[in-house]
Amino acid sequence: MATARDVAVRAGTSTAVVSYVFNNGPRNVSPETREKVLRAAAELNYHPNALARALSHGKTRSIGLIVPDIANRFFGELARALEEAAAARGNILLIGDSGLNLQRERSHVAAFVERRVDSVVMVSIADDPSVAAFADAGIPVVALHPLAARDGVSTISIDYRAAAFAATRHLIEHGYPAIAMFNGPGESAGSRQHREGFDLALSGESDVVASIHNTEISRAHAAQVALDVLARPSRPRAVYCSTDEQAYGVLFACHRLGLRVPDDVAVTGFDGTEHSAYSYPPLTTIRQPIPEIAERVIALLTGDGAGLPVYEIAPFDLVVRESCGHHTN
Amino acid sequence: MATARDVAVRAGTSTAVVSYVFNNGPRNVSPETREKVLRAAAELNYHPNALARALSHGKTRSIGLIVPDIANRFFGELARALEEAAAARGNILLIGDSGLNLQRERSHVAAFVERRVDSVVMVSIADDPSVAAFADAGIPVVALHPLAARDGVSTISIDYRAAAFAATRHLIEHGYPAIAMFNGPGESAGSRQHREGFDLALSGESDVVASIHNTEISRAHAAQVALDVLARPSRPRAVYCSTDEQAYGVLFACHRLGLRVPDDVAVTGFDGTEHSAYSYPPLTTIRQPIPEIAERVIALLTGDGAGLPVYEIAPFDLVVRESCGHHTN
DNA sequence: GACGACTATCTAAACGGTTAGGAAGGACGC
DNA sequence: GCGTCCTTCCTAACCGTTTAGATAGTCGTC
Repeated sequence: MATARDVAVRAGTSTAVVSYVFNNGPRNVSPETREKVLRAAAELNYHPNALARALSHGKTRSIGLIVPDIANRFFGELARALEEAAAARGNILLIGDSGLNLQRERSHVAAFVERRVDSVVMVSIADDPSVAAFADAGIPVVALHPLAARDGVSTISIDYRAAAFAATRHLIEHGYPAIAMFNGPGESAGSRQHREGFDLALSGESDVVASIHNTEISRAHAAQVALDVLARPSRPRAVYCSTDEQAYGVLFACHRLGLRVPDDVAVTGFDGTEHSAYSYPPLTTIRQPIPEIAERVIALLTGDGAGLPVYEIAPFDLVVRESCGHHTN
Repeated sequence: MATARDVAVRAGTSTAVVSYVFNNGPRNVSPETREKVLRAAAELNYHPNALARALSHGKTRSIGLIVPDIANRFFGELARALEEAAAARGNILLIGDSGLNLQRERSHVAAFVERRVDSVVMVSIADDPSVAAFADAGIPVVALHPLAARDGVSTISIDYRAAAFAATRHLIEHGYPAIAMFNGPGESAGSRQHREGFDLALSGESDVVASIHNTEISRAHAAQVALDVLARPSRPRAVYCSTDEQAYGVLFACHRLGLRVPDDVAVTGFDGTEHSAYSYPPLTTIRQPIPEIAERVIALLTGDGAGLPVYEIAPFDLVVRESCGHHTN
């Protein structure tokens, strides 16, 4: 692998000039010399070593991403959007899949710190995210999920509470007498906000029966729980799910049990990835503006003001499709 | 951010000793000195700079991954498995989403070369992958898709031709008189192999009507094409899809058109991600052994023999579920 | 023709680690 | 008492860049 020194020797100059050419500065290089350098570099197949560069001027142009499950469509769309926004600014994305495991999350945090990522985007399930380690290292972090305490950590996310409220109200307005909630594991601030929105929507609706079920954020586990819950005689007439994945699991259970959706059971999801339009039946859901959030996060982190904490609320949409009992043409 | 020098000063030693302590070698350190170093490091919150380390001994402990679409469940599961295998060996994964765009793919290749990733795992749609650039840079690559010409590039994948054959034969054995193929874009070696397997399975079956439809690997586009194809009076009785995503698009179209699956139209998918068990109806598909492939790739790339090209064929399963017309209990 | 202003380039010191070479000191054998 | 061997540690070169400081050459000016 050719180095700047090799190029310099072949072009009959110094490494400084090679650097000036490849960075367009900070000093001028005469057109002839530039030409010689570029030719030599091409002949040697020279690619500047980004590590050395980073070591020298302190920016790695890399951004860490920590998500609970990269195979989950929501995080997949998020990663895709983040990657694109990062690449557009010459940055690459390092991924860390925590698998909902706090230990793995921590080890990714350590790996990112050692690799000196310029900043980190993180979606943690834990309420106490390992964010402190980044703060100690002076690495800016933006969390895309609600945090229990802000603690100076930047946050960009939709208002989960308001969104849960909107979806639940929508079900209530259909007149369903019994509504179940399939919430996440429940220890996180996110689950808490889902719960708050759900409860708030039901407050004062004394004739609506509510039940809460905590499941993992996976199709498989939600399906398993739903197969139980929906087989009971007292089964709910509608189900609010805190993620689309759980909703798909509930849909699966309905089909398996011979229950029609929405005629026997209405279902709403949450996240609104592209796939929610293609389920059977198409899913009513809360759509998060993933591309906009991703763009905003990366702009923030690669911009100047990456230091100061920011708390932003992104807008959401209630996307009404057939799974909730609405007629769509 | 503390450096080894800071730690050395505080511990009253030299940077060499700090290095010996953190690497357990290559020289001995007395227990007392080691203790002093560790204490000083803890007090200063020292994290060795992986860039400097990499620069010094030439290994970045990072692996690049290039996929067409990280939000696609198949690539998501793949990335997850690769990330886990890589992390288990102290490596991190850099992701590059090419979005089926050759230009973006090339720019990721360049970024990976400059960052001196130790190796690359790549799934390209292009037949001429930008693999040559890695070869020039002396970076080992493993392609997880079929290549037109091997050209010394390592490959690990299932036998697409054989798998396509198996799935198609399965449909034929149901006695369906008209079978459609939803293949990928068609320029790639992968699509070609799907096609070959499909054709081979049908050769000699003169009373079966076959038709070929090329779509993008997306639910949306496959659905759009299927809405057209399945609305025709001469609609196929069964559909072989070259990816699960396309199969989901076909299922969507069936539901939209009021066609029952499998009674009116049978459908098979390809890839066999976990979600294929949860569609309506559950999808008959070819399951690729993603975890095993990922483990094997990473073992290969982080092992010693990362140099020599390897051509491995992984086993696949035909997973029979309801979408193809089989009765499952 | 000496002087300042400017340009193009080179030299060398960082950046933060790793590691070979050598020095200092103690244990041991003779 | 001296050479030998070991252990422990330090010094300094190196990895491949960036960039400030120094230098040399050109030009215009008075």
